[in-house]
Amino acid sequence: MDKLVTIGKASRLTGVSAKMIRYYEEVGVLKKASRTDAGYRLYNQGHIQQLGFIRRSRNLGFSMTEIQSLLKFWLDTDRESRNVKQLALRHLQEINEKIVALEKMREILQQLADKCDGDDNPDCPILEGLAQRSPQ
Amino acid sequence: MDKLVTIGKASRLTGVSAKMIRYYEEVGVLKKASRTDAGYRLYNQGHIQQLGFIRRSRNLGFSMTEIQSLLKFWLDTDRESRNVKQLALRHLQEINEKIVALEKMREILQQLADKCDGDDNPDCPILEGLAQRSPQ
DNA sequence: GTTGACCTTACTATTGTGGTAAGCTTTATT
DNA sequence: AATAAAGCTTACCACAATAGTAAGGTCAAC
Repeated sequence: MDKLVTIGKASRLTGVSAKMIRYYEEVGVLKKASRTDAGYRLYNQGHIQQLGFIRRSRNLGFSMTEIQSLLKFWLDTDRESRNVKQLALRHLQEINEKIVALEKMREILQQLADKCDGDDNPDCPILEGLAQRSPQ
Repeated sequence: MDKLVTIGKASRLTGVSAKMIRYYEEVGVLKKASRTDAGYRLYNQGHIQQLGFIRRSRNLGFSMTEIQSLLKFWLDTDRESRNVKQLALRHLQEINEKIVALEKMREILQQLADKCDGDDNPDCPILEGLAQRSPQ
């Protein structure tokens, strides 16, 4: 029933590189694969699903550690959604903080760039801004 | 005239850790310091200014490599501001791309979190969203 | 029975930062 | 002057997640 695939197939099925699949196993976020006599890793449907879960979590910016927790919640049918939501909201806040920081950078840099002619003249408010002793 | 300071003082003056000052020298973005007979690094006013330049550039998210270029422009009075502005605009675009990516994450994650009660019930749309096969 | 695709482990590198350890130098205190 | 404290040196290791390489074993097809 449970069709087993080697790592290359698993990679193609999930969009996760073979390299990363091995890494996920090594750090314990992906269940260990069984092996053929020759030592080839074999993945079942459960592994494939788990890899999808990991990929989607990574795409949302969760760290390995956070994904570790998410997976534990996922596999535990007795979880309380409170804990999952808490983790998600904490991550959401980190995302927001990163956005705010980047927007600050953008604003300052945009202001400097706006003042710079960007021609063959050496005058450059961008460099002056970076050189000035004071701000920030 | 040119007061020389050891690395600890330079660190306090610029807000850059001694660790990082040595690193900047090692990777070539900070001019090599002179040394006392005992081998202590000595920094002059030029070094201090350069460290400030580096710190402010880092605060705006420029990479070491980009800072390398910025410093070369800064020290070259024959530069064309065109090149500086080009570098800045390229970085600005990277910042924007990061912001866009983070905003996408935020939106998806916020939607999932909104649907999750976050109580002692195990039902959790967040986990379902991460587990479902299909969406990015 | 050889070629080519696929797999294995074990390294290396990345980026920028922090930490540690062992040991030397300088400054401050007694 | 002797000792203690603070400061400096180099040379390591670690992080997080990913990619690359090398050397070698395996499997399938021709």
